[in-house]
Amino acid sequence: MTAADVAQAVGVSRATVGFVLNDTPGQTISEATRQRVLDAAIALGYRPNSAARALARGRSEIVLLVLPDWPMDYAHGRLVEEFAKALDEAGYSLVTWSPREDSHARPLWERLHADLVMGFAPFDDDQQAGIRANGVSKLFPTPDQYIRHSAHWLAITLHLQVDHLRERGHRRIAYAGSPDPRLAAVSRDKARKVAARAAFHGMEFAGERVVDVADGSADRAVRAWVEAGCTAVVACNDYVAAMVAGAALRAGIAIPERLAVIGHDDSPLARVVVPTLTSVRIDAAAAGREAAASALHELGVRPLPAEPDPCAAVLVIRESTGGTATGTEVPCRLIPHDTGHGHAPEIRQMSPSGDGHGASGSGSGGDPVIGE
Amino acid sequence: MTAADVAQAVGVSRATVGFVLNDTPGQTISEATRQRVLDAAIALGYRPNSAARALARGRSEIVLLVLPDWPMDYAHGRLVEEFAKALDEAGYSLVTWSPREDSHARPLWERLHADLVMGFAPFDDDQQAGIRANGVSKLFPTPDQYIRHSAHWLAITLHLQVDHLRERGHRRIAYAGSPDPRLAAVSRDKARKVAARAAFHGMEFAGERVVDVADGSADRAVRAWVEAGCTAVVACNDYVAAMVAGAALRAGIAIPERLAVIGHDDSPLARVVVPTLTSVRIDAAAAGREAAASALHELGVRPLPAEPDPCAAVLVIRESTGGTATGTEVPCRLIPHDTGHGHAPEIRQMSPSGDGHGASGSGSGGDPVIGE
DNA sequence: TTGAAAGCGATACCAG
DNA sequence: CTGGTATCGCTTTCAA
Repeated sequence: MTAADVAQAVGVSRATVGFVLNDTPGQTISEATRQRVLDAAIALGYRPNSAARALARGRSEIVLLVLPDWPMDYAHGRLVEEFAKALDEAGYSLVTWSPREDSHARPLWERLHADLVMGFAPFDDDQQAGIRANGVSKLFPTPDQYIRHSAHWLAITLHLQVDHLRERGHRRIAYAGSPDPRLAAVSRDKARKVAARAAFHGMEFAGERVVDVADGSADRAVRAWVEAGCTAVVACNDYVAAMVAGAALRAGIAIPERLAVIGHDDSPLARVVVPTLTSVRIDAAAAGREAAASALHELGVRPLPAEPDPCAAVLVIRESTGGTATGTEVPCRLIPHDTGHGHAPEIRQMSPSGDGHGASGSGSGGDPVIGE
Repeated sequence: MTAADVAQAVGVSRATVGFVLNDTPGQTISEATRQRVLDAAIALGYRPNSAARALARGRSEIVLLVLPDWPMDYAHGRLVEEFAKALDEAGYSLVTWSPREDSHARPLWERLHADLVMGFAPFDDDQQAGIRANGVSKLFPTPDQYIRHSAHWLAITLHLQVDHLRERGHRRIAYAGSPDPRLAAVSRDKARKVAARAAFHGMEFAGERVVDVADGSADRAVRAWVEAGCTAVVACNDYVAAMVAGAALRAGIAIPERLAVIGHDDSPLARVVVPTLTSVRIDAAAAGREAAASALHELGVRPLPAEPDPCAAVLVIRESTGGTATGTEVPCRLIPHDTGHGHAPEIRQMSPSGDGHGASGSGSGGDPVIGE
């Protein structure tokens, strides 16, 4: 079924068919033939050949999002969903792809011809060359854009974790890292940022320990932390937090009285385990929308808003740090402002919603972000 | 950077460039020009235009996998990973896509030109028409292939759940469904199969209840089940199982003594919660490989093996039904054989591995699958 | 108001 | 051994 078939069926040229089917502006087609073409197209079940269309127009209306090789957490999944939705509304399709490092086949961006290739992590030079070489493909994010969109939010949530423990009166904390080898690097990075924030508050930081439920390292870690006088643990994510809480439970260490735990991501898991987990999350939907705004700007669809939306983060206080089972949400807003040497986000806690258990006024305005 | 540019740089025709770059058989190019072309291509950073290539060759070496609209569980994720890997090894790229039901944009298979479109659920007629109309795209699965690949495994794992409870001596069981509205249909379907299996064993089935931790329905369900004399609950998935276990814990109902719980999927969650959850899983890697075998057959790359691999399922017995915290794995094999009216899978339990807590010999050979 | 024709960039057939 | 050239299906400019 080609456009030529439709043209022949109607008795017009294939150019006319193209004009009608694409609503080409600046052309005047009589309403009669217009309808005949439309009807014939439907009757024949005509669909334009996407490869030919992409070749002729030079664009495919596809955005390729390259996923990181580490397992995505819940918030990232939500972000991608919202991103896809916003792109869809603008007429673009989002394709997600996880590159395989052990693959010698050509990367997807060399066989897909996307209009735009985005990634969670910056692309290295080889990749950039491959992407750029492929026709009209545009590349995003550039490193600084990446930082603007992701590292800030990460810093915010890590600060929220530490600040919350500080407010609860903890003076000596530790960091629980993920056993997943692919998360090792990002986990370590988080630990550094947490250490810096703890130092800023004058808290003692007892270092990072990778915990796993399979090899008993969680049990050992919990015992070691308590012996070392730690009263609270910042976990890499909710899974790790659950492992810590579970190990403590089995060791007879009361949570949160003797050891408080705070997770990261506010995944569904945090609500279903016993005790329920205090956690932090970003507004994934807003993040996805802002990513879409950047993408659509890059595609030349709309201009980029001058000011990015202030990104919202939320602290959810549940049982693992002394809150209620259902939890209390404490929304925070980041007001980005440039201090000359990097970004110094100001965290402003807003009035807590829920049952009033929320902490108030972390008041860390204007302090520098350490370790970035 | 087009092939013409490379040709000009080297001083040959673009046909020659094409022959060299594609290793076209049946052509004899002198090693000298061959090298010059190759060098020039690298020096100029030439990458073939994927749209043009797809148009000319009629195929893109891309397989499109349409994801279901319900949230995928852990095993499905593993399956997709393995599927992608197997395709990659055959030189194909896997693109996954989640259609948006509220989208009026054209579906991805109409703008991507995949060689093959697969889905987790069968496509409806409109979708099939759209996919078929799009060039050489092939369609998979057809409904019966779909059943062969997925429904069997589902039935197996559900049987494993019920059989295990039966062996533990439970006579009256209930089903805990997921609160996720997108899972409602599949959850109900599972409940029916569980009911049938329970009836086969002469067990009483107390019906399905949707449980959620947010609205207190989990607490109510647990209480109701205990009052109704149920001693065990089959959960739709591990999340639901965790909610049931948590609610029981909070209500002071001992697990597994007064209420046993068995999950589905054997996700990481099952290992981290307290108590750890008994669960069932399929060999997702094998499933992914078989899906890839089907796909590659459909693509004409290799013939399909006459007999599908016997699919393996595993029961992991953990604390929530009386096992140990780390769990005991009981592998099972499905030997498919047709009895004339539908498939009647025989489940053969193999000798348990681990600490010997495993049940032995469910011996349900040859019994009919009810409710399919 | 419609149609002819020139690309888009690569593949592959058939001469030379 | 190498180089024209038709083809893939659609878009788009220009002429009729």
